[in-house]
This record gives sequence, C-alpha cells and structure tokens, in this order.
Amino acid sequence: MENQIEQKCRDAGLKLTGQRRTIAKILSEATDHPSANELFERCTAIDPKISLSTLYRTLRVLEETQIIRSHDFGEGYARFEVATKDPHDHLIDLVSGDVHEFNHPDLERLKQFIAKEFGYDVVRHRVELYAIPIKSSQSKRRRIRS
Amino acid sequence: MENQIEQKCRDAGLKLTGQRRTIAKILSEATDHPSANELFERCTAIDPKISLSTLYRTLRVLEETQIIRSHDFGEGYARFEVATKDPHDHLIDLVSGDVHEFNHPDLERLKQFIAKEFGYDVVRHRVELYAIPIKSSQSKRRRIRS
DNA sequence: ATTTTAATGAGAATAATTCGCATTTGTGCT
DNA sequence: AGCACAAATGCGAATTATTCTCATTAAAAT
Repeated sequence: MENQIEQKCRDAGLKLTGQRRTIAKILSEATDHPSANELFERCTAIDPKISLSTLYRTLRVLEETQIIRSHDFGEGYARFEVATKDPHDHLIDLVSGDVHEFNHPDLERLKQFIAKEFGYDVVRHRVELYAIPIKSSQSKRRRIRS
Repeated sequence: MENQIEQKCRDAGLKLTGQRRTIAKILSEATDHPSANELFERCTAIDPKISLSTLYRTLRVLEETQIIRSHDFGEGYARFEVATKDPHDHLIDLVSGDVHEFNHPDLERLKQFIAKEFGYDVVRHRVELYAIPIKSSQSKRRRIRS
C-alpha cells in the first residue's frame, strides 16, 4: 500500500518516480520537522544516487501542491512537514531543538481581531514561541507534589 | 545635537566613526523597516564611499548591543528598526508591503499560557500577520456611513 | 603628538537554494 | 509489448544575502 503523499501526487498529476517515492516515504515517516539536509541524509540512506537538486525540486513541487509545508525557524534554512493536519503554530525548544505543535482558538480569534483594527483581513500568519523548559518544578501536565 | 543611536554607541563603548554616524542617522530617521540594501542606498546618498561590508558589520554590532532589532518577514533578507519602543509584533500588508506594529496584552498572556501547558517559559516569540486591506467597506477606524 | 586598538574597504568565501541543459524515465496510447 | 512525449533527473554552475580576511586607516586614550 502506498502512503498519503503518493496518492496526493497522483491526484495532482505528478509523475511517481523512484526518487519521489523515496522522498514521500521519508517525509511521511518523519515525526519531526527535518531540514533539507536532514531529509537528504535520510534519502541517500535508501537511495544513494538521489541528487540534492531533485530533493529541493521535489520539496518545492510538494509545497506548491500543498502536500507539505515549510517553516523558517530562523536557522538560515527551512524545515518541512507533511500538511496532513490543520495548520498549526510551533513552540521551539531552545535547549533540545524539539518542535511542539499547538493550535489555540483564542489565538485565531485574537489575530483576526487585531488585523480588523487596522482594517485588514489576515491571509496567513506566523506564530512561533521560542522557549526553555520550566526548570524549578514539573510542568503543569505532569505535576507531582513536592 | 546627536541622535539616540550615537549616544548609545558611546555608552556601549563603540567608536563613533563617520560611517557609523551616517548609518545611525539613516536608521534614526527611518519610519519604515528598511532592508540592508535599502539602508545601503540611503547611506551612499550621503556618503558614497561607505562600503556594504561596513554596513553589514555595523548592523550586526548594533543588533548585538540591542540598539536595533532585525526581523525576517520571509523575503529572504532582513529588515531593521531602531529598538526604541517596547518589543512589538508586526502586521505586513501583502499588497503594499507596509508594516504596521502592534502590541496586544492578550497575546502576551496567551503565549505564556500556551507555553506553560507544554512546560515551557517563553524566551522570545515571533508573531507576524500577513494580511490584505478589507475591500468591501472601510476599516473600523475610519468608517463612514454608506 | 604618539600609541593603541578598533573600524574600514575590497574582494573572496559561505551556504541554502535555484537554474540550465543534456539525458533518462514514467505514463498514456496503440 | 512497444512508442512518443512530456515531465523529471543529475550535474554543475549561478544566485543571493551575509560573513570573513587582512592590509590600511582613523578614533580614542595616553
């Protein structure tokens, strides 16, 4: 059985080349937000003769067809993720580099409200929280009594 | 009388060269969010022999000393502004390119709340609204009866 | 005025991404 | 199965914002 991305490529009228299958597989198996370089490493582990040009070209095509999304976390390069879920925002762990996803309805409302004040409609937005783990105590989610 | 930036350079122990004075002047007079290239054009109009290296180096130093701030609005290059006011967020007009600044207390509260849910403290954030002017009617601010 | 030390200019270097083009490969049709 | 053609690939060169190197110059301190 083929993955979501392959099906979507078909729907979008894209040729299913071996390279694309490899890239699609890597992307759909990723649980993180890999950069082009990280993707390239994972790809060459499967198909050592895939080229970086092809990877970049494919990433672009997949983004144009809304199959994936790219993000810029200010590192000087992009990170990618499959666009399965609804759009969401990101919290970047400054210590580990981990990326957490969230979607808060208040935030959606608030951004529209703010834009309206200026006489605008929001087309898209970018919300990123750069944060460090709370050290003093446990997080709210897993609190233990001290 | 010298501008804010020159004073701050002094305080930071930076030499006040002619080039720095020029760059400081341009920056303090800017009401927009100029890119390095735009700044370079404005600088060379005053001092044609200033070099791009110097501009970039100075921008970096000024940012390191918190005298200016740089932003990445996803255009592939940075934009700069004097760090006089409190930190704020930006609404980017997708039609004209204009940048509006805002600061909403609810947003500040909300971001801390969201981070806490994950067990984090927010160190810094990035909130950008990319928007288009409301076409159908006037903006809330300047409504006229139709 | 002299010394010290940081800043400048010019161009080379970097790094992520894109492009040009000759070659290859899916895909649809017969 | 075999063909034709558009689309995709791979290689290396090009692009672009920014940084670096290093010899020269200028500000600041003595």
